[in-house]
Parts: sequence; C-alpha cells; structure tokens
Amino acid sequence: MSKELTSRAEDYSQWYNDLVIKSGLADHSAVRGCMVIKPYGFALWENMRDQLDKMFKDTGHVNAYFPLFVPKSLFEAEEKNAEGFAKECAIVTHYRLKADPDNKGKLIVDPEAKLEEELIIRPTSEAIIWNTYRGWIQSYRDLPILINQWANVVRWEMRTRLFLRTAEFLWQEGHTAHATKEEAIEETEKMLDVYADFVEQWMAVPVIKGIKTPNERFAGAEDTYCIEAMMQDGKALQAGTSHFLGQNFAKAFDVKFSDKNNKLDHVWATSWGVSTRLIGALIMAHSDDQGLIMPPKIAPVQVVIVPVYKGEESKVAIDAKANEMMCQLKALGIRVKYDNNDNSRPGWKFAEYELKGVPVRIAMGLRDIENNTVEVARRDTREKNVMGIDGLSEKIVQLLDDIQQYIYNKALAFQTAHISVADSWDDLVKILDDKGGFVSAHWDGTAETEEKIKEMAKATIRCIPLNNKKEEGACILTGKPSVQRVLFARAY
RNA sequence: CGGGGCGUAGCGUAGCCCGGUUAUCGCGCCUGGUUUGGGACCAGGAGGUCGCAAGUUCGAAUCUUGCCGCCCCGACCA
Repeated sequence: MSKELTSRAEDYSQWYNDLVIKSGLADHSAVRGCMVIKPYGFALWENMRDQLDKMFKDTGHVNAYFPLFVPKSLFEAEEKNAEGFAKECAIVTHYRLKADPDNKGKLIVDPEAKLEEELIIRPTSEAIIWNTYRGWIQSYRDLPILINQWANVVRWEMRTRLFLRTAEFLWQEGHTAHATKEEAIEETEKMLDVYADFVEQWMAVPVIKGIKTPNERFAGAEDTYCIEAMMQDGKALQAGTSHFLGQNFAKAFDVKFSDKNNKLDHVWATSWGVSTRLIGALIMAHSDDQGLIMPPKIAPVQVVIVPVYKGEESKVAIDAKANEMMCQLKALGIRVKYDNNDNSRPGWKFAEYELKGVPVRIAMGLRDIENNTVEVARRDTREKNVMGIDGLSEKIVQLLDDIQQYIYNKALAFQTAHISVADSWDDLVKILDDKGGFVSAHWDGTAETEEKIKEMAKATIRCIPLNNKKEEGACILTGKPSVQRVLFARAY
C-alpha cells in the first residue's frame, strides 16, 4: 500500500476513492457496481444504524422485515412508482441452473425452470409492503402502522461510486399508514426532523431541510422532503428523504379503512429512508488529505492508545499503565483500543490511525511513565498536548465532545460560506463554476425552466427550503414572476 | 450506452513501439536479529496461467483478431 493519499486539490474524486479503500472502509467487489463493506466500514454503519434505530423506536416505530422479491404484478400496481424505477431493476426470471451439456464443469440457466411471473429485486419496498398492509388494515383502530425495515435494495445504476451510489446498498425504509392526511404529513415532517437531528448531531454534518420540486420528487409521492448536505468540493448531496405518499399506494393496493362514522376511505401513507450513502456524506464533509475524520459520537474507535516502547522492560510498565487507562476510559463508555501490536512502530500507527480518522490518540512511552503524563493528539486539528494522567478520563470525555462540536462548526461555517445569492443568469453560472455550493435564486416554478437550467448550468434545484421566506422576484432564466428563491447546486 | 484510459506477484509498477537466455523494481509477506516519541534497519527467503481465447512465428508479456473486466468523464440516479 502506498503511503500517500491523493490530495483533495489534486483530484477530489480520486482522493475520495483512495480514502475509502486505504482507510479500510470498503472495497470494490467481483460484482460490477457492488462493494464489500469491510469491518471498519461496517462498524461505522452499525453505530449509525443503532442510533437511528433508537431514534425510530423513540418516535414510536417498530421494525419488521419484508421480502427481497416483488412479483412484477405488484411492482407495477402503483404506476408512477413503477415507471420511476423500471429502468433500474434487476429481475429474476428463472429458479434453477443445470450442467451445460456442451461445456463440462459449467452451468447454464435451465430453460425449463422459467418463472411464470418474474420477480423484481426490490429497488424500494412500497409495493410489497402496501400489498401486505391491505390484509392488516380494516378499521381506524388498526392505524397508525409505524413500521421500519433495515434491508438491502438493488438499483441497477449505470455508473457507481463506493458508498455514494452502488448497485446494491443497505438502508432503512420506514413505511407508515395513517387515518388522516394531516397525521401523515405530520409523520413525514417528524421523520425529516429525526434525520436532520441524526445527521447534524451524530454525524456532525449540517443540513438544509427542504421540499423537492415535482421534478425531483420520489416516484409515487405527493411531496418529497429532504435534507441536503454540502460537500467540501462544493457539490450538494441528498442525505435523506421523507415522502408524503398521499393515498397513492392505498389506492393502487386497495387499502381502505372504516373511520369512526363507518365511512370507508383510503389510507394515507408515508415512507422515508437513509442509506449507506450517509457514509459518503460523512467522508466528504469532514475528511482531509491525511485521511478520514470521524465524528466521535459514531466513530468505531474513539480513542487509540499507542505505546512507545524502549527495551523489553518498558513494555511491562507501559502495558500495565495503558491497560489501567483503557479500563477507566471504557468505564466511561468510551470505545477505546490499545494497539500494542509489536509488528509496527509508533510512527506507522500514528499515520494509520489518522488515515482511519480515530478522533483521539494517546501516546504513552517511558518518558510518560516517569512523568505520569501522556501525549494526547486530536485528529481534527492535529494538535498534540502532553497531559497529566490524573483525571485524564474525564478530560478525554470532554475532548471528544469538543471534537464533535469543532467539526460540526467547521462544516457549518463551510456550508454557510457556500450559500450564495444570484440575481442574474451570469451570476448563477459564475458562482457554480468558480465557487460551487448552494445558490439561492428565483425560479418561475415550471418544470420546463427547471429542466432547461439543469441542461444549461448542470445544476438542479436541491430543494425549496422549509420556512422559506416569500419574496417577489424574477426567474433567473426566464424573468417571469417568482414568489420565492430556491436552492440550486451541482450535486452527487 | 457514448468518449477516454488501463489490465504484468497481495498492492503499485518497468519491459511492449522495434518478438529472442531465468520477466524489472519498490512496498507488503515469511524466517532470524537489532529496534520503537511521526510511515525503522540488516541478513536470508517465498511468491507470476504477463486479463481470457484464437491466430502469425522456430520462438509472443511484446504483433493481429475477438472477447472479458476495471477505472475516469458524460447521460441515469439515493
């Protein structure tokens, strides 16, 4: 493995790829477009998943699991949804292989084993879930249903990138059913808030909450709410979506309930999801040319202790002291690793844990044993300080908090600095070209204009921010009247 | 699917234009030793269907044809 990471300035995209692979988060696999999530990457995902799962449960949701396969007839039931996903579906057509008579040791698809009805590998689970809900819902007393599932889905993307866009990815998808429109909208907004809280407070990535334009809406939704994050190269990344589905799926799957007055009505629905793509957001929001920078709250390892030996006898003393410190840190709930592997030297370990983004590194050598100190280095600022061992654990807890706050503030400052206002077409293009980031500009509200802007400036409307201030203006492209500004950006 | 690049040891590569002993070098790996405060050093060692297939040739990593795969830029998208 080469020591050097491609720098962000040199080639941002290459930096990202190098970083994912060299830090041990994930690797390309033998399957086109599919990645192997390695233990370090999966540990990160588990921490994210566990926290989200807790937040879902705290808001009244329960987990369930639905099949990977969706019969084609169910898949096509909600027309817009089916149409939206049709061109990126993997399809199972057969259920058996057999020995190839012309080619010893090889297998062929058994033509006798063709399925009567093709099965779609879920790109999302609305169809199979709403088909199931029909049997669960008769009365308003059966509502609401607040279910989440942790699953994998497959979307046959033309071009893939580790974490950001893979053919198969892990995610969670919430699917809720409600008696009233108001309640469903409330749920949609509530889950958007959960996502925003998680991404900001746990991942330390500031986001902008908003609503998608009809063009950018989830296929089959009445409204798509989203959180948008800003990456260090000035490109936006959709970090999570929460959809108000209206009665579309209830109508497609004939899911009705009797209200208190025995009046029959279709059920109101929401769905919401975040995926392993969040890991991509995390990497691109915080990391630097030395490697990853993990937010302490979800870092697989929060503190690493590196011993600096000098001769055999020092090992005994340092190991003892380090183990004692590790116990104290663990007692405070800190995820700590003591790396006394003697195959690599301290300098190598320092670089390695910086690459992996471990928030705090403690180096402990003979010098420290004598002085009752350690060297504490923080990954975010790369500052090093010699600190006394007494009362260190509590200081480390505080330090982890400080780091979490610091990287959030840094990302927020970057985001704020990358929200620009444009009042002319030339300004819009110039800002997108030179600086990147979000550009707040007027838009006449038509899909045609949106499409044209996308073609001409390669920028999409990321969202109409929630609580957007109403403001009379002229569309940046057509000059037609506009009632508010929207956020444009080039995006992942 | 269009444009560009690339496939040689676990990783990164030289050799290819102009065919010819045993395929180069670095990292990593194994054994032993010395080391350890920012990616250690010495000695010895292992590791290769040169992406696959066919062709040309006395002889192919090198030339020809076909195929496969990957990466990057676009179109599609979370």
